[in-house]
Amino acid sequence: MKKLPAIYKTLLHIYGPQNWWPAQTPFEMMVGAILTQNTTWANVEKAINNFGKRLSPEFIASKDNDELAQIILPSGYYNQKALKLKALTQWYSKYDYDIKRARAQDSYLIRQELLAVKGIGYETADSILLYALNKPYFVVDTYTKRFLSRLGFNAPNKYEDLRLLIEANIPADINMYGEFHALIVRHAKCQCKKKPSCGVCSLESECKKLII
DNA sequence: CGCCAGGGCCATA
DNA sequence: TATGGCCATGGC
Repeated sequence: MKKLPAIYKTLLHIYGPQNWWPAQTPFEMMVGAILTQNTTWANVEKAINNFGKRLSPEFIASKDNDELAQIILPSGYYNQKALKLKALTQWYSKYDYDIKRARAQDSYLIRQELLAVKGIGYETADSILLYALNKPYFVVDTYTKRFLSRLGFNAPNKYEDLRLLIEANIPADINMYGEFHALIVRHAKCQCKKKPSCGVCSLESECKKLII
């Protein structure tokens, strides 16, 4: 994994900064992390927009599961995700819905708290930790595994093993963590494997730069 | 029409 | 520990 920084630089060169996470507030980021589970971001945006100006932990706490489900309908799994948003909000209440208080909590402890919330697994937890709480946890997803495998690394199957391995081979910088993960997702959206030329990169030229 | 998307939970062996 | 079924809309 010694070439990860070089791979990151190549991705950054091809696609430029992604400026993740796309959200107006830290809480909106957390909500988006739940809603985007196995779901396209376009559908998540529709669900987010359905909140209008009302998106806040207080609003979610005030609604019952059915009302919440209707609002987030376009994101799919709406009944499950309604429960998850309630659980997320209940956790957040321990910090008085105050992002500064949450950020002041010990990294390891707050990660354990998030992982204990129903509906928050490793990837969602680390997304929230990185993009909302500014904690240095690298976000591993299915794209990351496929990406590294395709580059010739034999990535560990278990989430924690792969996360620790990646973190051990790149600088512990939250800005870079965030960009790297976003760039891997961005790269995965290139349809160059299906279409010879997707208009952004092609398997014959730009994408080949990733095989370092 | 089928496939799958910026996962996670739960039951089963 | 490791699979498999389940959740569900919308774009292609």
